[in-house]
Amino acid sequence: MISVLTKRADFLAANSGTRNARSGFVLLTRPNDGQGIRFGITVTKKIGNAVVRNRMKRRFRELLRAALPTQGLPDHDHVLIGRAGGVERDFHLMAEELAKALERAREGRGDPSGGRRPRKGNRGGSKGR
RNA sequence: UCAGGGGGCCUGAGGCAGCCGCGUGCCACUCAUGCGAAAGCGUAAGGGCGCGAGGAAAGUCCGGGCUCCACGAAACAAGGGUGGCGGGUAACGCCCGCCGGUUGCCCGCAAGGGCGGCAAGGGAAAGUGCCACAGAGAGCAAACCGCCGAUGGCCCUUCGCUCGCGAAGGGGACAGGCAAGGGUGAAAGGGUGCGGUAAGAGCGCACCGGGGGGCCGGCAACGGCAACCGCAUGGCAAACCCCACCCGGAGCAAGGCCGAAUAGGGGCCGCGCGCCUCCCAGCAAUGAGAGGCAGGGGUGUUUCGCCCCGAGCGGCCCGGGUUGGCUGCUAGAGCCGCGGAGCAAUCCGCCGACCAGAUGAAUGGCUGCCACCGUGCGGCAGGUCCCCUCGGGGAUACCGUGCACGGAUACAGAACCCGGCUUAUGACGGCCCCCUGAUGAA
RNA sequence: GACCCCGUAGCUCAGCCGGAUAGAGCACCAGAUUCCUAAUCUGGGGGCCGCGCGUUCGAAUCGCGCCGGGGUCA
Repeated sequence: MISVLTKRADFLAANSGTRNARSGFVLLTRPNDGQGIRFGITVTKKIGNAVVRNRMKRRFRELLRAALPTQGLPDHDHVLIGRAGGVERDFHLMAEELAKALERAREGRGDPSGGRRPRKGNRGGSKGR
């Protein structure tokens, strides 16, 4: 059974899971204690106006619909975060990238820094000492 | 009539097919499935059928519907808004028409007229306030340069003389007169011309402008006419303000129902706690129980009937908890077509169709073909031009056509629903108006 | 969905109501002081006042329409 994430708390919890970034999206995966395969999509206002955001979410849903039943991680939450190139990027290319990202997530490997990184524009680094 | 340019309005951004997929409404014939011996009764996961974003869905700038709250009606006050007149409308700050203003072009000697564009256009003789700098003077007008010096002094010359003065001429510019010209300014107390004067001035006259009253026309804004008034009082109200008119407040996160969770709390207010019989306790007041009547609620088309309650119920506020589901939720001041009224906005009548209801939020993904633009190649169905033995041959810049490649495909996503405004974008089309040129007709 | 506030120098803000000079602090530049720097003192530069249209003689200020940013309400 595939269901949709609707709670803000679930999205926040996914931030502590495995993170795999590709050029069109960022994939977060996290075990959810037997809730089945669930997915959610986050597209921020920075990406564009409502038409662009809705279009990106539709394409992501189409990608997940094709990939999750066969390649999805059982009893995990999958969260896709849209990035700037995700609207124009070729659909088949993104399908391959999603398959590879799911493969890495299945092996339990994420991006090198693992969890949350301090953002580049953060002023804390220069102020430290 | 054609071509080019400018402007406005309408339409509204791809189309078709195939495979997979999404939201929603309906459907039990077939398939699937539950009960049943069967007839049959269910179940919407699959399946079938239908529908599925916009002209701005946007900004949230106005006006309504709808819901709740408040309120005796209404008026006044406060606050806010609108502002030529008439019409349209459910209503509006919107739309249409007209009026006055202003501006461009054309006609005309001029006065004036025609066509088009633009604009938030009540009141400045109700009051208050402001008008910097410059300038003499900025709101009781004033007099710097300047003009004059007629009138009254003063000075000079000549003449007369009763030696006091008088007359004529001249000069300076003291008093005084003036506001035409210069200069300052955004603005200097009507404009042009002629007369007039010492110089001037509405001082007088003509025309233009202005004013209050009258007459005529118009529903009105307003316009026209003749006479009168020499003209006395600039601008700003998108400064305060005055006048006229309009507005109760909040908003679908309104409102209603259910569930979960927490508390099983506190305060205030309103309505009610009835009657009879039997039995028990008690000396009694009274209390507990059973039945009936009255009462309340539900079901229900009404009576009847059935069920429940029968001593508490309801409302508001505080405190605490929850951020789930259903409803409101889409058929409408709506849309298509035809006819009629009206200059128009718009209205009336008839006919037809049913046209989104999502909620981490439904329209997507892939493939092919056709459409738009450009480039290249092939004379290549056809046009066009040239030659010609009239069958054809050749050339193709251009109109096309076949193939290949490349490009473009806007602004933008309903969230209770309508009417507007504003802003963004406007491909291909369609209609209308204006200007210019050519041609033809009268 | 409903509503509120703010855009002025590189940064933080005055000035706006009540109209006519665009200002303050920090930062920057130059000079002085010091062996050098910091601090201090003196002087200086830097603004389409978010954008457009309008009212007015005159707009940062008044009116309207946009753009951008921030915030509140179950």
